[in-house]
Amino acid sequence: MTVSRALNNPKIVRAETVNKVMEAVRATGYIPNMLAGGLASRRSKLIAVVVPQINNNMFVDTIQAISDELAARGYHMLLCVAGDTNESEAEIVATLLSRRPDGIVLTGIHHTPELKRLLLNATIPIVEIWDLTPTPLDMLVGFSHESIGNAIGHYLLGKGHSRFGLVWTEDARAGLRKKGIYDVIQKQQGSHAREAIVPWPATLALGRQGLSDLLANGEDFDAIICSSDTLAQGVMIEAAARGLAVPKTLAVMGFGDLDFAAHCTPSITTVRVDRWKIGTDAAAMLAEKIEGKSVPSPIVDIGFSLIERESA
Amino acid sequence: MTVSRALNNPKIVRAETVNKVMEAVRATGYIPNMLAGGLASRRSKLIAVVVPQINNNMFVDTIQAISDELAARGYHMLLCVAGDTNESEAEIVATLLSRRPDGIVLTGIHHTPELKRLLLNATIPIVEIWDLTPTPLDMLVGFSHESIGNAIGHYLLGKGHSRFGLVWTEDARAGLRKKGIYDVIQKQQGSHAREAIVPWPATLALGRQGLSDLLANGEDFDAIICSSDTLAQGVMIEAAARGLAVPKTLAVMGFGDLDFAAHCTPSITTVRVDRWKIGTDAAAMLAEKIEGKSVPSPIVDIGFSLIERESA
DNA sequence: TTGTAAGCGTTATCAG
DNA sequence: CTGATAACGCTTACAA
Repeated sequence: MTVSRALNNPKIVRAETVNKVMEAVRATGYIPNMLAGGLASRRSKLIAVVVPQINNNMFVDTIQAISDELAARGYHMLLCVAGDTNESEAEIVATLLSRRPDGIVLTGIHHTPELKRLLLNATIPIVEIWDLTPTPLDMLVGFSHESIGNAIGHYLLGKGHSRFGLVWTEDARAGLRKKGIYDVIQKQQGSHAREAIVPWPATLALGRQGLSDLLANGEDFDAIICSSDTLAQGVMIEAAARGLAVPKTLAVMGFGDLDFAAHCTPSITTVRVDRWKIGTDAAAMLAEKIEGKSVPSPIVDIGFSLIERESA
Repeated sequence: MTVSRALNNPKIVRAETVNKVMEAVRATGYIPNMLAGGLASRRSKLIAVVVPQINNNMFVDTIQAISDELAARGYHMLLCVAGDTNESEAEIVATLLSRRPDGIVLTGIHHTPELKRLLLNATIPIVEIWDLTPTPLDMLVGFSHESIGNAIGHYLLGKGHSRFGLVWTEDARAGLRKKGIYDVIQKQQGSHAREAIVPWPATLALGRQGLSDLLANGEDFDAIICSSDTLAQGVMIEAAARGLAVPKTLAVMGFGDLDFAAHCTPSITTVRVDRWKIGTDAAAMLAEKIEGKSVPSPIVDIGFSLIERESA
């Protein structure tokens, strides 16, 4: 017991005793066993993070930020890939719970009813990220995809565009942004939109393909809206190959403000969200709540900004 | 005990009993406690993965592959960021060991002596990745950065280049590739090289900056070699801004074969390594060894291929 | 400031 | 095929 105290809370142990313990630790190569510690204390110092995908330009910065913030606070991160369906997420979280994490980060706000029950039953702090709702399971850090869609719609209508093509992936959150766009442009007389749906995750090749598909029927577009900057860049590459001037003939709009968006030629008009802040805030809120501090605002809308550049 | 068996190895329990157990599990909302299980069985079903950085175009595909392979085999992944110094890695792995992972994936082959001792003492399976050595701590999946450097050097000399500029980050593995390049080009009469060192991780802006720095002294180059495709793209953007024709005036060479490399204009000549295979193999080898199967070849060189495109 | 006893929720082992 | 018992290595709660 004295060793346990010397290691975890040396202040309450006589300095001389602490030294003796440390010496013994060195001499024997002792490594604490957090499985045993977690079992006894019911605190695992483990945070489970569930994302649809790791190698994704969007989530990866958030994951990095979570990891950094957690490490600084003495937690480890259990990272799980859930794919893009609620069912796979539910299955994965169920097994995750057997690790007795002190908290969970979930991507998105849509979960199966069973998962919700499971999670609320477990009574551990939860942060949902990358989306927005007034009724999260527990806490939330994100932004409104519909608002972003609205902003994109207004922006492009304001520029006088009316013949829209969407190059879009079908993941849950992209769907919300699309809805936001349609809500705005369908109110505008004479505007219309066509879609090229591409698989998720997005690549440049899929962007090129998307534009090709849109143009295949001989239809005419004045603005292409993409569900990510990667697709937008692909669209611009295809446009260049076809001799379509961007933005003169064809405006192109992205989402994400990835590194290359500012440096492409033409640079990509897009929507920026602070992906790092999502992670930092989520981790911090979780840690605070775990440690019994009150979290004043459990719902954080980090907002977004539309970045006007050359492509639209 | 019967419950434990019914859950973990139902075959050895009477079907009727298994059903009774499952029913009770459902009725009570029972969730197993793997902390207790791991403590008792000395198997945590946990793999620790240590990378210098998560939000890195190179490692992220490997991490995804590790995660996928581990999930398929019933393991969870503890993901830790170690930065680019051996000291921070040692510190992080030391705390990681207290989770009693069944195996560890380490990025790189250079570790502090204390860490090596710690790891060998722990006698758990280890895979080092993203580098090559005949003497890994345990197992290894990677490739030779020096060989890649050699290949780049030979390729560019073969194209008749002799005035080299390097836009380079200073991480450990990039340093090896640089050495490989110098070993080749310094043997060539009349060739010379200058370097622009940029911080890690690489961005397009740093690539642009790198080329600007190289050109600042009025020196003349016929080939720019970059430690990553991202830098190469940045260099090409800067070259375009300065009216330097790529590859006519200036050849540009990257590393990684990231998605955009094939789609840039001009497309980027680069070196491809199978980042996914590194992860899949590493996870598979670890799992096999943990489960007592023999791993016939503990050192896997996944090789590389130089992809000739337009930029060089 | 340090020590004692009990227990955290599993699994290994052996017995039936 | 099922059950009893004793760990696993720590922390809580209380005592000294």
